[in-house]
Amino acid sequence: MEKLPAKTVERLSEYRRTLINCKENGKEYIYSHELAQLHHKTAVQVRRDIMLMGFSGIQRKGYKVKEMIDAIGRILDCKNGQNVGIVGIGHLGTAILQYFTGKRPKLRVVAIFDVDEKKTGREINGVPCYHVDTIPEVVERENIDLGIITVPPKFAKETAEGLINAGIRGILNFTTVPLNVPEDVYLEEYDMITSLEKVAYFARG
Amino acid sequence: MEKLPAKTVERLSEYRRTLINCKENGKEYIYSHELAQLHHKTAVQVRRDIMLMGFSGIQRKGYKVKEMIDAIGRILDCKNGQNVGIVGIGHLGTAILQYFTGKRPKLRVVAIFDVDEKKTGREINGVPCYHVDTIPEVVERENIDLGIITVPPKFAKETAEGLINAGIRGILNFTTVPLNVPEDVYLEEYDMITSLEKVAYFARG
DNA sequence: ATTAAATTGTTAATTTATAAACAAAAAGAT
DNA sequence: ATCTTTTTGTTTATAAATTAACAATTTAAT
Repeated sequence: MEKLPAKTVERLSEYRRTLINCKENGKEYIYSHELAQLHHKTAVQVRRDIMLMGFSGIQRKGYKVKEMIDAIGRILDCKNGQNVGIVGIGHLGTAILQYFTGKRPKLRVVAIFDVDEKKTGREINGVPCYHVDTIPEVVERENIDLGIITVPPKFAKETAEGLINAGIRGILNFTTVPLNVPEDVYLEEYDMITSLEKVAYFARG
Repeated sequence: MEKLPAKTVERLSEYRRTLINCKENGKEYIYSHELAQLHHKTAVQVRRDIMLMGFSGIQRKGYKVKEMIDAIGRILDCKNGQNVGIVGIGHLGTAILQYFTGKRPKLRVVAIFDVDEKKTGREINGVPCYHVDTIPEVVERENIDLGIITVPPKFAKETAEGLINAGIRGILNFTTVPLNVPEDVYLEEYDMITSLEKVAYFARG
């Protein structure tokens, strides 16, 4: 199927988070303007996103929360799920791991990699921790599709190469080093310094 | 002065990171296409960003690395610097704190807030940790401009309100809860689940 | 000296993303 | 039963971001 625009995908992910919350609070229907307000978006944009994913609401009643969660799932989730590995289990890696635990059943963190032998060979938050040298075997054996890189900057490049050679399909890079990946690997990068510098810039007169 | 587009600001922050690296490696000049390649951008875009910030290169020689770092500094940095407080010093907060230490002299993390009394009342990474109840006084006293929120979701809203009432100017929100802020407070939100879901979506066929 | 190649700076064109506009349908009010 | 209001769904318009095009300048080569 044709891919949706990246911005729409981001927003669908955000909407789902909120919708799950609504469902837990017993809310059955939601209007586009309600969802919009919860996300600092316009109602039109919400409706457009929903239209783009091929879902429909009920006029004057809004969107059925439960059904919409499922509809977003059909877009964002892989039928059999995707396996994720985290490389570098310092504070950031641990934060991400905790964050994910039990939240997205279709995105399973199945392996952690580190160089520190105090960490390898045991489980962290219920996920086995391997030495980074074993990335090739483990990625293959555990069918890992996606890698999250939270290693120190100087190891970023070799970590990415290791993952790519092992056959990973997507990388989320949290290091400060921009990576190069082949065309068939999807790369997303995030740097918190940039985020904070942006806040700093716009927060002043 | 007129504000630059948000996307340009983001890229300038990224360029600076790379330029600092170049400088440390003794590189004196850089071409737009070199900088572009390091960031998966086009050379035109790099030149355009540089133009927008009012900096100039030398034809056939490129941009003087040192001067460009200073030029970006004149855009991104506040003359007297800005003070930052981190609320919630779990793994994520600690990761951010470590990340910043010594990196951006104009963005000083001067206070940490938490509810855990095992953490408050002492220094973490050289930064004093206070109880969240003292946000009003400490923000005022330490002249804190920017707040980073890394508390558990259920405390996100009240944390933001506390910071806003204390007079904060910008917020970087890492919780999964979208916040509402008044017009004169700049808000930036980041959710790693969304990032990973985006990678998962685009990493498959 | 002239020409060729490389690179910046800027304007114009294109593409993408957002917002506005409005028809259609449903619910409720009179 | 008719009218009004509300809300979705979709098209059209606007705005923002990116890319393309190209003039101007510098360096080097012949």
